[in-house]
Amino acid sequence: MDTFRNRIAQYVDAPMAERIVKTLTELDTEERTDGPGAELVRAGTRPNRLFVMLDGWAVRYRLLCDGRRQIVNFMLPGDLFDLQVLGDLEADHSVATLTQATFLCVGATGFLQALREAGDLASAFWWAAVQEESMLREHIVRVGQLSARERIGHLFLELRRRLSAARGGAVNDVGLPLTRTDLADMLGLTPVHISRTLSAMKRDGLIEENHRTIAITDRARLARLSQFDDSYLHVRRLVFTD
Amino acid sequence: MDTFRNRIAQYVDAPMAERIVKTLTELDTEERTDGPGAELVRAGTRPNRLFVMLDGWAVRYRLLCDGRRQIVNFMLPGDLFDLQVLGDLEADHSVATLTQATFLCVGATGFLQALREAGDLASAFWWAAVQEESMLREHIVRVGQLSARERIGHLFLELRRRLSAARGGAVNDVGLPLTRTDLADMLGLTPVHISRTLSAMKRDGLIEENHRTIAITDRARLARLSQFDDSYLHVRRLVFTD
DNA sequence: CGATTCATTGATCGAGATCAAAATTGGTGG
DNA sequence: CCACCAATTTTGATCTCGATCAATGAATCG
Repeated sequence: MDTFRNRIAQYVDAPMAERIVKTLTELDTEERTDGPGAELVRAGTRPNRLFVMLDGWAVRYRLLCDGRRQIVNFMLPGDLFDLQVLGDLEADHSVATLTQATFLCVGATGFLQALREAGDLASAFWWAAVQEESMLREHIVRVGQLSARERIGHLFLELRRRLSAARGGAVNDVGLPLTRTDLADMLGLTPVHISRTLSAMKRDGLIEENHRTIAITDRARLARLSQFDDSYLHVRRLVFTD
Repeated sequence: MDTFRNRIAQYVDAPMAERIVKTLTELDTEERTDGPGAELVRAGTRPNRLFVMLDGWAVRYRLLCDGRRQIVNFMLPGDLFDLQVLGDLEADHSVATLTQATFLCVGATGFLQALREAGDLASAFWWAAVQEESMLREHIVRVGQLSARERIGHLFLELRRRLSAARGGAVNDVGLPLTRTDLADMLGLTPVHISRTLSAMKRDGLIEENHRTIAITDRARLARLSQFDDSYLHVRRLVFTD
Protein backbone atom coordinates (compact mmCIF):
# COMPACT_ATOMS: atom_id res chain seq x y z
CA MET A 1 0.00 0.00 0.00
CA ASP A 2 3.02 2.27 0.44
CA THR A 3 3.39 2.76 -3.27
CA PHE A 4 -0.15 4.05 -3.52
CA ARG A 5 0.26 6.28 -0.49
CA ASN A 6 3.44 7.74 -1.96
CA ARG A 7 1.70 8.33 -5.21
CA ILE A 8 -1.23 10.31 -3.91
CA ALA A 9 0.96 12.10 -1.38
CA GLN A 10 2.19 14.00 -4.41
CA TYR A 11 -1.01 15.93 -4.60
CA VAL A 12 -2.79 15.74 -1.28
CA ASP A 13 -1.39 16.26 2.18
CA ALA A 14 -0.44 13.38 4.45
CA PRO A 15 -3.64 13.17 6.55
CA MET A 16 -5.74 13.25 3.41
CA ALA A 17 -3.62 10.52 1.83
CA GLU A 18 -4.14 8.48 4.96
CA ARG A 19 -7.88 8.99 4.77
CA ILE A 20 -8.02 7.93 1.16
CA VAL A 21 -6.05 4.79 1.85
CA LYS A 22 -8.27 4.03 4.83
CA THR A 23 -11.49 4.56 2.90
CA LEU A 24 -10.24 2.37 0.12
CA THR A 25 -9.21 -0.54 2.30
CA GLU A 26 -12.43 -0.45 4.27
CA LEU A 27 -14.39 -0.94 1.09
CA ASP A 28 -15.30 -4.22 -0.51
CA THR A 29 -11.75 -4.91 -1.62
CA GLU A 30 -9.68 -7.98 -2.25
CA GLU A 31 -5.92 -8.05 -2.38
CA ARG A 32 -4.70 -10.43 -5.01
CA THR A 33 -1.35 -11.59 -6.31
CA ASP A 34 -1.18 -13.01 -9.81
CA GLY A 35 1.66 -14.40 -11.83
CA PRO A 36 2.87 -12.80 -15.05
CA GLY A 37 0.47 -12.88 -17.97
CA ALA A 38 -2.73 -12.78 -15.90
CA GLU A 39 -5.56 -10.96 -17.63
CA LEU A 40 -7.16 -8.43 -15.29
CA VAL A 41 -9.50 -6.85 -17.78
CA ARG A 42 -10.65 -8.35 -21.04
CA ALA A 43 -11.61 -6.08 -23.91
CA GLY A 44 -15.32 -6.23 -24.57
CA THR A 45 -16.34 -7.11 -21.03
CA ARG A 46 -17.58 -4.89 -18.25
CA PRO A 47 -15.13 -5.38 -15.40
CA ASN A 48 -17.22 -3.52 -12.78
CA ARG A 49 -14.28 -2.97 -10.49
CA LEU A 50 -11.19 -0.93 -10.40
CA PHE A 51 -7.66 -1.74 -9.42
CA VAL A 52 -4.89 -0.31 -7.35
CA MET A 53 -1.53 -1.63 -8.43
CA LEU A 54 0.50 -2.33 -5.30
CA ASP A 55 3.47 -4.13 -6.73
CA GLY A 56 4.56 -5.30 -10.16
CA TRP A 57 3.77 -4.13 -13.67
CA ALA A 58 0.76 -4.44 -15.93
CA VAL A 59 -0.04 -3.21 -19.44
CA ARG A 60 -3.16 -1.95 -21.10
CA TYR A 61 -3.13 -3.00 -24.72
CA ARG A 62 -5.23 -3.41 -27.79
CA LEU A 63 -5.01 -6.34 -30.19
CA LEU A 64 -5.82 -5.86 -33.85
CA CYS A 65 -7.44 -8.72 -35.71
CA ASP A 66 -4.26 -9.45 -37.64
CA GLY A 67 -2.22 -9.87 -34.49
CA ARG A 68 -0.66 -6.44 -34.16
CA ARG A 69 -0.59 -5.25 -30.59
CA GLN A 70 -0.42 -1.69 -29.34
CA ILE A 71 0.40 -1.16 -25.71
CA VAL A 72 -1.47 1.93 -24.61
CA ASN A 73 0.17 2.41 -21.23
CA PHE A 74 1.93 0.75 -18.37
CA MET A 75 0.44 0.37 -14.93
CA LEU A 76 3.11 0.79 -12.27
CA PRO A 77 3.00 0.36 -8.50
CA GLY A 78 0.79 3.03 -6.98
CA ASP A 79 -1.36 3.44 -10.06
CA LEU A 80 -5.10 3.45 -9.70
CA PHE A 81 -6.72 2.34 -12.90
CA ASP A 82 -9.91 1.67 -14.74
CA LEU A 83 -11.74 4.59 -13.26
CA GLN A 84 -13.69 4.36 -16.48
CA VAL A 85 -15.45 1.47 -14.89
CA LEU A 86 -17.49 4.01 -12.98
CA GLY A 87 -19.47 4.47 -16.15
CA ASP A 88 -20.24 0.75 -16.28
CA LEU A 89 -18.98 0.61 -19.84
CA GLU A 90 -17.38 -2.13 -21.85
CA ALA A 91 -13.61 -2.05 -21.75
CA ASP A 92 -12.18 -1.25 -25.15
CA HIS A 93 -8.76 -2.56 -24.20
CA SER A 94 -7.37 -5.44 -22.19
CA VAL A 95 -5.15 -5.23 -19.15
CA ALA A 96 -2.68 -7.97 -18.25
CA THR A 97 0.09 -8.36 -15.73
CA LEU A 98 3.61 -8.33 -17.06
CA THR A 99 5.31 -9.57 -13.92
CA GLN A 100 4.01 -11.18 -10.80
CA ALA A 101 1.80 -8.46 -9.43
CA THR A 102 -0.07 -7.61 -6.26
CA PHE A 103 -3.09 -5.41 -6.57
CA LEU A 104 -6.25 -4.36 -4.86
CA CYS A 105 -9.59 -5.03 -6.55
CA VAL A 106 -12.25 -2.53 -5.56
CA GLY A 107 -15.90 -3.16 -6.36
CA ALA A 108 -17.32 -0.33 -8.42
CA THR A 109 -20.57 0.08 -6.51
CA GLY A 110 -18.89 0.36 -3.16
CA PHE A 111 -16.40 2.77 -4.57
CA LEU A 112 -19.15 4.93 -6.01
CA GLN A 113 -20.89 4.95 -2.67
CA ALA A 114 -17.74 6.10 -0.94
CA LEU A 115 -17.26 8.82 -3.51
CA ARG A 116 -20.72 10.12 -2.91
CA GLU A 117 -20.29 10.11 0.85
CA ALA A 118 -16.88 11.72 0.90
CA GLY A 119 -16.99 14.32 -1.81
CA ASP A 120 -13.47 15.52 -1.24
CA LEU A 121 -12.18 12.10 -2.16
CA ALA A 122 -13.56 12.70 -5.61
CA SER A 123 -11.05 15.41 -6.30
CA ALA A 124 -8.17 13.04 -5.70
CA PHE A 125 -9.58 10.47 -8.08
CA TRP A 126 -10.37 13.11 -10.61
CA TRP A 127 -6.76 14.08 -10.38
CA ALA A 128 -5.69 10.51 -11.07
CA ALA A 129 -7.81 10.49 -14.20
CA VAL A 130 -6.43 13.83 -15.34
CA GLN A 131 -2.91 12.57 -14.85
CA GLU A 132 -3.58 9.44 -16.85
CA GLU A 133 -5.03 11.52 -19.64
CA SER A 134 -1.95 13.65 -19.59
CA MET A 135 0.21 10.58 -20.01
CA LEU A 136 -1.92 9.37 -22.90
CA ARG A 137 -1.54 12.69 -24.69
CA GLU A 138 2.17 12.60 -24.14
CA HIS A 139 2.27 9.11 -25.57
CA ILE A 140 0.49 10.34 -28.69
CA VAL A 141 3.19 12.95 -29.17
CA ARG A 142 5.84 10.32 -28.58
CA VAL A 143 4.51 7.87 -31.12
CA GLY A 144 3.33 10.50 -33.58
CA GLN A 145 6.39 12.72 -33.84
CA LEU A 146 9.48 11.27 -32.24
CA SER A 147 12.21 9.20 -33.84
CA ALA A 148 13.02 5.75 -32.51
CA ARG A 149 15.79 7.04 -30.30
CA GLU A 150 13.67 9.92 -29.02
CA ARG A 151 10.77 7.58 -28.26
CA ILE A 152 12.90 5.24 -26.22
CA GLY A 153 14.59 8.01 -24.26
CA HIS A 154 11.31 9.76 -23.67
CA LEU A 155 9.67 6.61 -22.37
CA PHE A 156 12.56 5.78 -20.06
CA LEU A 157 12.44 9.24 -18.58
CA GLU A 158 8.73 8.98 -17.98
CA LEU A 159 9.09 5.58 -16.35
CA ARG A 160 11.90 6.85 -14.19
CA ARG A 161 9.79 9.68 -12.91
CA ARG A 162 6.79 7.49 -12.25
CA LEU A 163 8.82 4.88 -10.45
CA SER A 164 10.37 7.61 -8.33
CA ALA A 165 6.91 8.79 -7.38
CA ALA A 166 5.84 5.29 -6.34
CA ARG A 167 8.98 4.81 -4.32
CA GLY A 168 8.68 8.18 -2.66
CA GLY A 169 12.16 9.29 -3.71
CA ALA A 170 14.21 9.75 -6.84
CA VAL A 171 15.64 6.69 -8.54
CA ASN A 172 17.98 6.67 -11.47
CA ASP A 173 17.86 3.02 -12.37
CA VAL A 174 14.78 1.79 -14.12
CA GLY A 175 14.20 -1.92 -13.64
CA LEU A 176 12.44 -2.88 -16.84
CA PRO A 177 10.58 -6.19 -16.74
CA LEU A 178 10.02 -5.79 -20.46
CA THR A 179 11.13 -7.72 -23.49
CA ARG A 180 12.21 -5.90 -26.63
CA THR A 181 8.86 -6.94 -28.05
CA ASP A 182 6.98 -5.22 -25.24
CA LEU A 183 8.94 -2.03 -25.80
CA ALA A 184 8.33 -2.32 -29.52
CA ASP A 185 4.58 -2.74 -29.06
CA MET A 186 4.52 0.24 -26.76
CA LEU A 187 6.49 2.51 -29.08
CA GLY A 188 5.21 1.43 -32.46
CA LEU A 189 8.53 -0.06 -33.53
CA THR A 190 9.88 -3.56 -34.14
CA PRO A 191 11.87 -5.53 -31.56
CA VAL A 192 14.79 -5.66 -33.96
CA HIS A 193 14.90 -1.92 -34.25
CA ILE A 194 14.53 -1.49 -30.50
CA SER A 195 17.56 -3.71 -30.04
CA ARG A 196 19.64 -1.78 -32.55
CA THR A 197 18.64 1.61 -31.21
CA LEU A 198 19.33 0.59 -27.61
CA SER A 199 22.79 -0.58 -28.61
CA ALA A 200 23.49 2.72 -30.29
CA MET A 201 22.27 4.63 -27.24
CA LYS A 202 24.57 2.62 -25.01
CA ARG A 203 27.44 3.18 -27.39
CA ASP A 204 26.75 6.92 -27.19
CA GLY A 205 26.81 6.85 -23.42
CA LEU A 206 23.19 7.80 -22.93
CA ILE A 207 22.20 4.73 -20.96
CA GLU A 208 23.64 1.58 -19.51
CA GLU A 209 21.93 -1.73 -19.09
CA ASN A 210 22.56 -4.79 -17.04
CA HIS A 211 20.19 -7.45 -15.84
CA ARG A 212 17.18 -5.75 -17.30
CA THR A 213 17.91 -2.55 -15.50
CA ILE A 214 18.43 0.68 -17.35
CA ALA A 215 20.68 3.28 -15.80
CA ILE A 216 20.29 6.75 -17.19
CA THR A 217 23.81 8.06 -17.52
CA ASP A 218 23.15 11.69 -18.31
CA ARG A 219 19.57 12.63 -17.64
CA ALA A 220 19.73 16.21 -18.84
CA ARG A 221 21.26 15.19 -22.13
CA LEU A 222 18.79 12.39 -22.62
CA ALA A 223 15.89 14.73 -21.85
CA ARG A 224 17.12 17.31 -24.33
CA LEU A 225 17.69 14.67 -26.93
CA SER A 226 14.28 13.09 -26.40
CA GLN A 227 12.17 16.22 -26.30
CA PHE A 228 11.22 15.24 -22.78
CA ASP A 229 9.71 18.05 -20.77
CA ASP A 230 10.26 17.22 -17.16
CA SER A 231 7.28 19.23 -16.00
CA TYR A 232 4.54 17.65 -18.02
CA LEU A 233 3.21 15.40 -15.28
CA HIS A 234 1.43 17.69 -12.92
CA VAL A 235 2.80 17.05 -9.50
CA ARG A 236 1.34 20.18 -8.05
CA ARG A 237 -1.21 19.87 -5.32
CA LEU A 238 -4.86 20.05 -6.15
CA VAL A 239 -6.49 23.31 -5.17
CA PHE A 240 -10.14 22.40 -5.12
CA THR A 241 -11.54 25.67 -3.87
CA ASP A 242 -14.22 24.97 -1.32
CA MET B 1 -26.42 24.70 -28.03
CA ASP B 2 -28.18 22.00 -30.03
CA THR B 3 -24.95 20.25 -30.82
CA PHE B 4 -24.13 19.91 -27.14
CA ARG B 5 -27.65 18.78 -26.30
CA ASN B 6 -27.48 16.13 -29.02
CA ARG B 7 -24.15 15.00 -27.76
CA ILE B 8 -25.13 14.40 -24.17
CA ALA B 9 -28.50 13.02 -25.20
CA GLN B 10 -26.47 9.99 -26.21
CA TYR B 11 -26.01 9.01 -22.64
CA VAL B 12 -28.59 10.74 -20.52
CA ASP B 13 -32.31 11.01 -21.09
CA ALA B 14 -33.92 14.12 -22.52
CA PRO B 15 -35.02 15.83 -19.28
CA MET B 16 -31.59 15.28 -17.82
CA ALA B 17 -29.95 16.69 -20.93
CA GLU B 18 -32.18 19.72 -20.62
CA ARG B 19 -31.21 20.17 -17.00
CA ILE B 20 -27.52 19.99 -17.80
CA VAL B 21 -27.86 22.57 -20.54
CA LYS B 22 -29.87 24.82 -18.23
CA THR B 23 -27.40 24.55 -15.38
CA LEU B 24 -24.53 25.30 -17.70
CA THR B 25 -26.09 28.39 -19.26
CA GLU B 26 -27.12 29.79 -15.90
CA LEU B 27 -23.54 29.73 -14.75
CA ASP B 28 -20.99 32.42 -15.25
CA THR B 29 -20.67 31.75 -18.95
CA GLU B 30 -19.82 33.78 -21.98
CA GLU B 31 -20.62 32.82 -25.53
CA ARG B 32 -17.87 33.80 -27.88
CA THR B 33 -17.20 33.57 -31.58
CA ASP B 34 -13.63 33.66 -32.76
CA GLY B 35 -12.08 33.53 -36.18
CA PRO B 36 -9.83 30.72 -37.33
CA GLY B 37 -6.48 30.48 -35.59
CA ALA B 38 -7.60 31.89 -32.25
CA GLU B 39 -5.75 30.43 -29.31
CA LEU B 40 -8.19 29.30 -26.61
CA VAL B 41 -5.68 27.66 -24.32
CA ARG B 42 -1.96 28.27 -24.28
CA ALA B 43 0.36 25.53 -23.11
CA GLY B 44 1.97 26.43 -19.81
CA THR B 45 -0.85 28.64 -18.57
CA ARG B 46 -3.71 27.85 -16.24
CA PRO B 47 -6.85 28.60 -18.20
CA ASN B 48 -9.25 28.29 -15.24
CA ARG B 49 -12.27 27.77 -17.41
CA LEU B 50 -13.68 25.12 -19.61
CA PHE B 51 -15.27 25.26 -23.01
CA VAL B 52 -18.28 23.89 -24.79
CA MET B 53 -17.78 23.86 -28.52
CA LEU B 54 -21.02 24.97 -30.12
CA ASP B 55 -19.97 25.37 -33.71
CA GLY B 56 -16.75 25.05 -35.66
CA TRP B 57 -13.59 23.06 -35.11
CA ALA B 58 -10.64 23.39 -32.79
CA VAL B 59 -7.49 21.35 -32.22
CA ARG B 60 -5.48 20.46 -29.19
CA TYR B 61 -1.83 20.25 -30.13
CA ARG B 62 1.67 20.18 -28.82
CA LEU B 63 4.59 22.01 -30.36
CA LEU B 64 8.09 20.61 -30.05
CA CYS B 65 10.96 23.03 -29.77
CA ASP B 66 12.16 22.26 -33.29
CA GLY B 67 8.81 23.11 -34.80
CA ARG B 68 7.23 19.71 -35.11
CA ARG B 69 3.56 19.75 -34.19
CA GLN B 70 1.45 16.86 -32.99
CA ILE B 71 -2.29 17.35 -32.99
CA VAL B 72 -3.64 15.38 -30.08
CA ASN B 73 -7.31 15.60 -30.89
CA PHE B 74 -10.02 17.57 -32.60
CA MET B 75 -12.73 19.42 -30.75
CA LEU B 76 -15.98 19.21 -32.67
CA PRO B 77 -19.37 20.85 -32.09
CA GLY B 78 -20.92 19.50 -28.93
CA ASP B 79 -17.61 18.70 -27.29
CA LEU B 80 -16.99 19.79 -23.74
CA PHE B 81 -13.31 20.17 -23.12
CA ASP B 82 -10.61 21.01 -20.67
CA LEU B 83 -12.29 19.31 -17.78
CA GLN B 84 -8.73 18.98 -16.56
CA VAL B 85 -9.02 22.57 -15.60
CA LEU B 86 -10.93 21.44 -12.56
CA GLY B 87 -7.62 20.52 -11.08
CA ASP B 88 -6.31 24.05 -11.62
CA LEU B 89 -3.29 22.70 -13.41
CA GLU B 90 -1.10 24.11 -16.12
CA ALA B 91 -2.17 23.08 -19.58
CA ASP B 92 0.42 20.87 -21.21
CA HIS B 93 -0.99 21.49 -24.67
CA SER B 94 -2.46 24.38 -26.57
CA VAL B 95 -5.93 24.62 -28.06
CA ALA B 96 -6.68 26.75 -31.10
CA THR B 97 -9.65 27.18 -33.40
CA LEU B 98 -9.30 25.81 -36.89
CA THR B 99 -12.33 27.53 -38.37
CA GLN B 100 -14.48 30.33 -37.17
CA ALA B 101 -15.92 28.87 -34.01
CA THR B 102 -18.60 29.62 -31.47
CA PHE B 103 -18.12 28.33 -27.98
CA LEU B 104 -19.18 28.75 -24.43
CA CYS B 105 -16.60 29.69 -21.81
CA VAL B 106 -17.49 28.44 -18.35
CA GLY B 107 -15.65 29.69 -15.31
CA ALA B 108 -14.09 26.82 -13.39
CA THR B 109 -15.15 27.92 -9.92
CA GLY B 110 -18.79 28.33 -10.84
CA PHE B 111 -18.74 25.02 -12.61
CA LEU B 112 -17.26 23.29 -9.57
CA GLN B 113 -19.94 24.84 -7.41
CA ALA B 114 -22.65 23.52 -9.70
CA LEU B 115 -21.08 20.09 -9.68
CA ARG B 116 -21.13 20.03 -5.91
CA GLU B 117 -24.74 21.13 -5.73
CA ALA B 118 -26.06 18.80 -8.37
CA GLY B 119 -24.18 15.59 -7.86
CA ASP B 120 -25.91 13.77 -10.65
CA LEU B 121 -24.47 16.21 -13.13
CA ALA B 122 -21.07 14.91 -12.21
CA SER B 123 -21.75 11.56 -13.80
CA ALA B 124 -22.41 13.16 -17.16
CA PHE B 125 -19.18 15.09 -17.05
CA TRP B 126 -17.31 12.08 -15.86
CA TRP B 127 -18.68 10.31 -18.88
CA ALA B 128 -17.38 13.05 -21.14
CA ALA B 129 -13.92 12.61 -19.67
CA VAL B 130 -14.10 8.85 -20.08
CA GLN B 131 -15.11 9.23 -23.68
CA GLU B 132 -12.27 11.61 -24.40
CA GLU B 133 -9.84 9.19 -22.85
CA SER B 134 -11.22 6.45 -25.01
CA MET B 135 -10.56 8.55 -28.10
CA LEU B 136 -7.03 9.28 -26.97
CA ARG B 137 -6.33 5.58 -26.54
CA GLU B 138 -7.74 4.86 -29.95
CA HIS B 139 -5.54 7.55 -31.40
CA ILE B 140 -2.51 5.88 -29.86
CA VAL B 141 -3.42 2.66 -31.60
CA ARG B 142 -3.96 4.54 -34.84
CA VAL B 143 -0.61 6.30 -34.79
CA GLY B 144 1.29 3.42 -33.24
CA GLN B 145 0.19 0.53 -35.43
CA LEU B 146 -1.71 1.57 -38.52
CA SER B 147 -0.38 2.22 -42.01
CA ALA B 148 -0.93 5.60 -43.64
CA ARG B 149 -4.05 4.41 -45.42
CA GLU B 150 -5.42 2.76 -42.33
CA ARG B 151 -4.79 5.87 -40.26
CA ILE B 152 -6.64 8.12 -42.65
CA GLY B 153 -9.61 5.80 -43.01
CA HIS B 154 -9.76 5.24 -39.29
CA LEU B 155 -9.76 8.95 -38.56
CA PHE B 156 -12.44 9.70 -41.14
CA LEU B 157 -14.68 7.05 -39.66
CA GLU B 158 -14.23 8.44 -36.19
CA LEU B 159 -14.95 11.98 -37.37
CA ARG B 160 -18.02 10.77 -39.21
CA ARG B 161 -19.41 9.17 -36.11
CA ARG B 162 -18.68 12.13 -33.92
CA LEU B 163 -20.21 14.58 -36.36
CA SER B 164 -23.27 12.38 -36.56
CA ALA B 165 -23.59 12.52 -32.79
CA ALA B 166 -23.37 16.31 -32.78
CA ARG B 167 -25.93 16.58 -35.53
CA GLY B 168 -28.27 14.13 -33.87
CA GLY B 169 -28.47 11.85 -36.91
CA ALA B 170 -26.20 9.91 -39.20
CA VAL B 171 -24.19 11.78 -41.80
CA ASN B 172 -22.04 10.24 -44.48
CA ASP B 173 -20.25 13.31 -45.69
CA VAL B 174 -17.53 14.65 -43.52
CA GLY B 175 -16.87 18.33 -44.09
CA LEU B 176 -13.19 18.64 -43.30
CA PRO B 177 -11.97 22.16 -42.62
CA LEU B 178 -8.46 20.73 -42.58
CA THR B 179 -5.43 21.26 -44.71
CA ARG B 180 -3.23 18.31 -45.67
CA THR B 181 -0.79 19.66 -43.12
CA ASP B 182 -3.39 19.47 -40.34
CA LEU B 183 -4.17 15.89 -41.24
CA ALA B 184 -0.47 15.12 -41.38
CA ASP B 185 0.18 16.62 -37.94
CA MET B 186 -2.72 14.65 -36.55
CA LEU B 187 -1.64 11.33 -38.03
CA GLY B 188 2.12 11.54 -37.75
CA LEU B 189 2.67 11.70 -41.51
CA THR B 190 3.77 14.37 -44.00
CA PRO B 191 1.35 16.47 -46.05
CA VAL B 192 2.85 15.07 -49.23
CA HIS B 193 2.15 11.54 -48.18
CA ILE B 194 -1.36 12.45 -47.06
CA SER B 195 -2.00 13.83 -50.50
CA ARG B 196 -0.69 10.74 -52.26
CA THR B 197 -2.54 8.34 -50.01
CA LEU B 198 -5.81 10.23 -50.37
CA SER B 199 -5.45 10.11 -54.15
CA ALA B 200 -4.90 6.36 -54.00
CA MET B 201 -7.92 5.92 -51.75
CA LYS B 202 -10.07 7.87 -54.17
CA ARG B 203 -8.73 5.83 -57.06
CA ASP B 204 -9.70 2.69 -55.18
CA GLY B 205 -13.22 3.94 -54.63
CA LEU B 206 -12.99 4.18 -50.87
CA ILE B 207 -13.79 7.86 -50.61
CA GLU B 208 -14.72 10.82 -52.73
CA GLU B 209 -13.83 14.42 -52.13
CA ASN B 210 -15.12 17.70 -53.37
CA HIS B 211 -14.93 21.13 -51.84
CA ARG B 212 -13.21 19.88 -48.71
CA THR B 213 -15.93 17.35 -48.07
CA ILE B 214 -15.15 13.69 -47.81
CA ALA B 215 -17.84 11.24 -48.80
CA ILE B 216 -17.32 7.72 -47.54
CA THR B 217 -18.26 5.51 -50.45
CA ASP B 218 -18.27 2.12 -48.80
CA ARG B 219 -18.23 2.42 -45.05
CA ALA B 220 -18.08 -1.27 -44.24
CA ARG B 221 -15.13 -1.80 -46.55
CA LEU B 222 -13.32 1.25 -45.23
CA ALA B 223 -13.92 0.10 -41.66
CA ARG B 224 -12.57 -3.36 -42.38
CA LEU B 225 -9.60 -1.95 -44.19
CA SER B 226 -8.84 0.56 -41.44
CA GLN B 227 -9.20 -1.71 -38.44
CA PHE B 228 -11.98 0.57 -37.29
CA ASP B 229 -14.19 -0.96 -34.65
CA ASP B 230 -17.49 0.82 -34.81
CA SER B 231 -18.32 0.14 -31.21
CA TYR B 232 -15.34 1.66 -29.48
CA LEU B 233 -16.97 4.92 -28.53
CA HIS B 234 -19.31 4.08 -25.76
CA VAL B 235 -22.68 5.42 -26.68
CA ARG B 236 -24.51 3.42 -24.09
CA ARG B 237 -26.28 5.26 -21.36
CA LEU B 238 -24.63 5.75 -18.03
CA VAL B 239 -26.02 3.57 -15.30
CA PHE B 240 -24.91 5.37 -12.21
CA THR B 241 -26.66 3.24 -9.61
CA ASP B 242 -28.15 5.51 -7.01
C1' DC C 1 -7.08 39.28 -62.16
C1' DG C 2 -2.23 38.99 -59.47
C1' DA C 3 -0.74 37.12 -55.03
C1' DT C 4 -0.58 33.95 -51.63
C1' DT C 5 -1.66 29.82 -49.71
C1' DC C 6 -2.52 24.97 -50.50
C1' DA C 7 -2.42 20.54 -53.24
C1' DT C 8 -0.36 17.59 -56.50
C1' DT C 9 3.29 15.27 -58.90
C1' DG C 10 7.99 13.60 -59.70
C1' DA C 11 12.61 12.07 -58.26
C1' DT C 12 15.38 10.52 -54.74
C1' DC C 13 16.57 9.31 -50.03
C1' DG C 14 16.52 7.13 -45.52
C1' DA C 15 14.61 5.34 -41.10
C1' DG C 16 12.81 1.58 -39.79
C1' DA C 17 10.74 -3.11 -41.42
C1' DT C 18 11.45 -7.76 -42.72
C1' DC C 19 13.67 -12.17 -43.06
C1' DA C 20 16.92 -15.26 -41.44
C1' DA C 21 20.74 -16.90 -38.84
C1' DA C 22 23.77 -16.79 -34.87
C1' DA C 23 24.68 -15.59 -30.08
C1' DT C 24 23.04 -14.82 -25.27
C1' DT C 25 20.39 -15.49 -21.44
C1' DG C 26 17.93 -17.95 -18.06
C1' DG C 27 16.16 -21.57 -16.15
C1' DT C 28 15.93 -27.07 -14.95
C1' DG C 29 17.39 -31.13 -13.92
C1' DG C 30 21.25 -34.55 -13.60
C1' DC D 1 28.90 -27.44 -11.60
C1' DC D 2 27.68 -28.52 -16.06
C1' DA D 3 24.72 -29.74 -20.06
C1' DC D 4 20.53 -28.80 -22.27
C1' DC D 5 16.53 -26.29 -23.64
C1' DA D 6 13.54 -22.60 -24.82
C1' DA D 7 13.00 -17.89 -25.02
C1' DT D 8 15.08 -13.70 -26.07
C1' DT D 9 18.52 -10.76 -28.09
C1' DT D 10 21.78 -9.46 -31.40
C1' DT D 11 23.63 -9.10 -35.98
C1' DG D 12 23.56 -9.02 -41.02
C1' DA D 13 21.45 -8.33 -45.62
C1' DT D 14 17.89 -6.45 -48.05
C1' DC D 15 13.55 -4.15 -48.86
C1' DT D 16 9.80 -0.67 -48.42
C1' DC D 17 6.91 2.79 -46.77
C1' DG D 18 6.90 7.17 -46.02
C1' DA D 19 10.17 11.43 -45.87
C1' DT D 20 12.43 15.00 -48.26
C1' DC D 21 13.33 18.30 -51.82
C1' DA D 22 11.72 20.77 -55.58
C1' DA D 23 8.73 22.15 -59.20
C1' DT D 24 4.20 22.67 -61.06
C1' DG D 25 -0.81 23.38 -60.66
C1' DA D 26 -5.15 24.62 -58.48
C1' DA D 27 -7.93 27.46 -55.30
C1' DT D 28 -9.09 31.36 -52.80
C1' DC D 29 -9.33 36.11 -51.83
C1' DG D 30 -8.10 40.87 -51.73
